[in-house]
Amino acid sequence: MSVIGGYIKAGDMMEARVLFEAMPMKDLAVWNVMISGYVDVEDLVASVYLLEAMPFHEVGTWNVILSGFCKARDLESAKNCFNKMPCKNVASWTMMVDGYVKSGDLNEARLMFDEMPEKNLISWTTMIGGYAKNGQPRCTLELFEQLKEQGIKPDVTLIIGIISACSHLGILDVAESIINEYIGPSLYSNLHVITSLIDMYAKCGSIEKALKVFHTTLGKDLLCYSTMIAAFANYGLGHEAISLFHDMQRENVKPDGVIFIGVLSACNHGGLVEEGRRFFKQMIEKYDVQPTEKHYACMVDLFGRAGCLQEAHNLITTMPMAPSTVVWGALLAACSVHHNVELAEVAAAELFKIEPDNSGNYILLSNIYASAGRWHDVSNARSMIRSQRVRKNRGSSWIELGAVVHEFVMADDSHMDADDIYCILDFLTEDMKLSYI
DNA sequence: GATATCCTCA
Repeated sequence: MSVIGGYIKAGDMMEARVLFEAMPMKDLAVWNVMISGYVDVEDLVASVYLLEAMPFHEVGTWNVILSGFCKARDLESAKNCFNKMPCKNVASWTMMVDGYVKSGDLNEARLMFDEMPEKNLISWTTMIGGYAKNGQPRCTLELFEQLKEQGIKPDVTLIIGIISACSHLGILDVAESIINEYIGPSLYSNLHVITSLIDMYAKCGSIEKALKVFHTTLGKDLLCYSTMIAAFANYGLGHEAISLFHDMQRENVKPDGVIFIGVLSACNHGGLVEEGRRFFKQMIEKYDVQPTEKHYACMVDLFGRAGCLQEAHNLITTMPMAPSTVVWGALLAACSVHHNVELAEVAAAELFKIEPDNSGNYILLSNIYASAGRWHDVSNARSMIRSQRVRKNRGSSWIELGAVVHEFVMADDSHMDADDIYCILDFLTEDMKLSYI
């Protein structure tokens, strides 16, 4: 039995299976070990096969498989499994609720939650936290009220969900009254709670309070620093973020990939191009952190804003992963700000390939053409939308374009001929047209 | 079975 466990820990299911088959007497424990081993290596077919061959009927075993389906985001199989279960407990129900929450189907999660024959604190936390994470703070607080009416006392995990909901809603007052009511001295020593608090204060506009909590915290860990650095970044306080990054290392906390997203975006928001370039290099060479797409997006944006468009484009071409719309979008936006038509065309071409239906890209490109006075190209970009039947997802965009055109025509140095005027007429509102006649 | 940080603004 312990030998089988060893193979399973090492991920060698083949060897474990051979020993398992050779066992003359198999007890419940060894069946469970085998089945959860298969679930861990995501071989759900094998785990179900064993479950069916198993002479025992135990909720725990079914729950292991159920959690496997939920983890794999295969809600249909999970529901099937759930319906077939000879007996269910609170954990089985909660896992289903959690499965729906994680796949973003809050309605289905709530239906399950309401149907539960009995609920415990974990089920409540799952549902409440689910609303919080999926941007439904109102539902979060309503359910929290219901919980209080039932006389259930919230614990740390639940409070974290509530704090997160309040930070999304921007309602510091509600959050603070909850904190006063439930956060006693014991909760203030919990780093999860503290980190959520720092994040909440920062997101709700009170960096002072965030800092106050941060400074009074002993034994700060990586996430604590990470949250504070990201907060500085969002406030445009680049130097403060960087100095905190150095403090962190003095405290022997090792940086990870997420920390660097904070540091790089702090450089970005603070306009610190030189520092950003240096940290990006250091991250890879000194700290051995592999950049993800988010790091690249940050750098492209940083270079783009600073007007180093060529450098931004070069960086994209060196990316080890396929650049997504986020990265190309950052470049296109930067080209718009710095009036670089050539690179804008490159970025736009890539965006058209990846998301041909997004009208925003065509509009941005035609705006760039417009500000360069290239009316024929403007017209072409617009007809691309017509011919490709691109959905217009923002009606106001054409009006913005109209304003760009209007400004251009009004400028004294716009040498437009009749042909140009013809191209732009479409963009103008009736009022604007009248002013040219 | 539930628990905190993470690119961008047109």
